[in-house]
Amino acid sequence: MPTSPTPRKTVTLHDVAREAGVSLITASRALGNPALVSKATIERVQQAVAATGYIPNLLAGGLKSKRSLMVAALVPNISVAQFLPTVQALTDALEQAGYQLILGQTGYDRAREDTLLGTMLSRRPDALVMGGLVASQTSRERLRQAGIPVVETWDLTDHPVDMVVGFSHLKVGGAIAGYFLSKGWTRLGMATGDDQRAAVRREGFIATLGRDVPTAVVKAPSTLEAGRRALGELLAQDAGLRAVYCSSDQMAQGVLVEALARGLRVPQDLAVCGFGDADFAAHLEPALTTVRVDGAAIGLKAAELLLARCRGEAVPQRVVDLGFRIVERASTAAAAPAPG
Amino acid sequence: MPTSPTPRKTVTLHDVAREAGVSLITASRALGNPALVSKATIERVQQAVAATGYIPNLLAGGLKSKRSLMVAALVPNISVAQFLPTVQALTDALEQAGYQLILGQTGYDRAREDTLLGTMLSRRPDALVMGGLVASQTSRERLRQAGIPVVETWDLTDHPVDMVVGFSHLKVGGAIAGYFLSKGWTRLGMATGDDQRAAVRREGFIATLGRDVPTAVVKAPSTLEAGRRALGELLAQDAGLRAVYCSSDQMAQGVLVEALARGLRVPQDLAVCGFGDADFAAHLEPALTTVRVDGAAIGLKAAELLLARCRGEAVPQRVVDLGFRIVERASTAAAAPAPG
DNA sequence: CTGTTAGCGCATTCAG
DNA sequence: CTGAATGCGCTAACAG
Repeated sequence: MPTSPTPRKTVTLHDVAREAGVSLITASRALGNPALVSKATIERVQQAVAATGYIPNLLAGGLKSKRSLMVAALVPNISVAQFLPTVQALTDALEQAGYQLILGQTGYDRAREDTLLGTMLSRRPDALVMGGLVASQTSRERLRQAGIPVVETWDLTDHPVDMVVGFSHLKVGGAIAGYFLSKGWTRLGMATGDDQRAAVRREGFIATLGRDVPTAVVKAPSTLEAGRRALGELLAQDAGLRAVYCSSDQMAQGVLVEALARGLRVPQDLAVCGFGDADFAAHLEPALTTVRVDGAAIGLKAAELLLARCRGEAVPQRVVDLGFRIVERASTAAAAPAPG
Repeated sequence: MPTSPTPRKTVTLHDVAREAGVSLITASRALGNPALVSKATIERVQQAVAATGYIPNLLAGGLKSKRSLMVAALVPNISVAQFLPTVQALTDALEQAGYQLILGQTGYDRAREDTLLGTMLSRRPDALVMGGLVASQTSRERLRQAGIPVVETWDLTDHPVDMVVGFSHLKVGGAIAGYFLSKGWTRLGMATGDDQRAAVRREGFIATLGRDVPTAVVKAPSTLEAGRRALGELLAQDAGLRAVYCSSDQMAQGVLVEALARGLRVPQDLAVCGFGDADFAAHLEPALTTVRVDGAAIGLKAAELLLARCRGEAVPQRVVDLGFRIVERASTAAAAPAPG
């Protein structure tokens, strides 16, 4: 007869307590609040846990304590490479604090965002992170009612649902236009995704430039392939195109490849600027000029804010601008043509 | 005085029932099992839900019903692009069935896998998906004890913890070596990641080839940059290198870029083969020969199996081989050198 | 079709 | 430092 018969029914804290010879609540405290329990008792409880193979039930714990130790994250689509470092940093930081992430994809669809938010909230997450801003008014209202910390990310607004960590896409667009202007380029084009944030960058670009430029809008996801097609479209609109801004590094890479295939030299014939500073951007040939946004930092900061609020601390700054930076590399290294 | 005073305390099903003038359980059934309730009643309950702004509490529901409607997913790292389509397909399929995904990252660390599994199981997921095979023996044991459906993915084994959906990495390696041989190439090299699955592909390659080849092993993540460095290392080992197999398309892309930078023509001077058939592979210049693995299909199949088991159905086939396919493109289009 | 009764497993009161 | 009672919000059983 084996010494530790495999328990068939699920082991509860009750069993652990019995095994350790203490009361239920003492066992509970030994595991969840050891400061209140004597060392010897903790020891015995831990042994009992090992002996019984006890696994806590956070559903039960959460029901009573009103802390689920879960954070909901809604992103448009996980495959959008942009959000990946954010989600990863978030997952890591939260895990260290004992929280887990429940992931949902809104698919850029407002109705789905509403539905999904509902199911997420039914899990009683202690906090929620959005990739982007909350688009639907209904959802904004519901989130406020829910009374949990909410961090919107990858964007900026003066009126977040609760908190926001990101940067100004309008300024990004403006900065790129300014950079292009400073180079003396005038035959500009844009290859841009169809999402809201890309559209705002386009706005900023146009505003600073003072006029519109040939634009190829591609449906999500904005891939290398889309970039190749986009350059074709742009050249059809303006065969003398001199510089292109792309709303993602993936697309910029496509533009690079397509340019090469067409015998255009980058940057001598065509300058290319991307967005996001993906891991490969610095290592392309030519290396890609792009806009660096620290996605991991966004995730980390979001986690910090959420955790602080979950601990009951006040967060002084509800709008955090993490900024961006144009990283100049070889793909825009050409000097402007001599004037006159 | 507003007609619908904002409820400050959280609304429970009790409130809904009162508002609808029915008993608690009837309200519960109207929402969760409408087949058992009259149409008129359902109607009234739904109105009450809307009026009160009720959001169900799945923690409570799960505690009682022993169905959390959550599925835990453990991946080595979300940023590993390979798993993305799988996670996405999984999330989608599960969401449609009313399940949500809790995501965890093991970081390729066995100890962390164990810890994480513990916290995951405390949430009482109805099922669990692993990216890869469960590495730790402790974890395998615990999963068996947990008694929930488990799907391991992206690999194959005769002894899954429960179910497995993937393909044989050994065969992949063998197939690529066979393909290279059929081209008549002999000066071969390999740029490979340091994870288990990549190592097995290498094994298969070597086995079929019958001898070892110059190899550059890069630490995860296997990026474009790593590919560039790897080609440098390989050329240092064999300046007359004729063909390279890379354990990811990202790395293969790096090899392409580095070859270009060194004035090597692909495929005339150097043939390149990747792995994964990433979205960009077909659109590189030259287009990348690679091994197609349908990551989304893996996620979908995993969801199917899990959901079937959650519905109590038996799953006849616990080992599902979704196979792979070498997709020949321009990067290996060169003919073998004439013999003699 | 509807209602009553009895917990799910744990953590928060309160008392010692 | 430890314990006894109480109920978190909901649903599975049974009864009507």
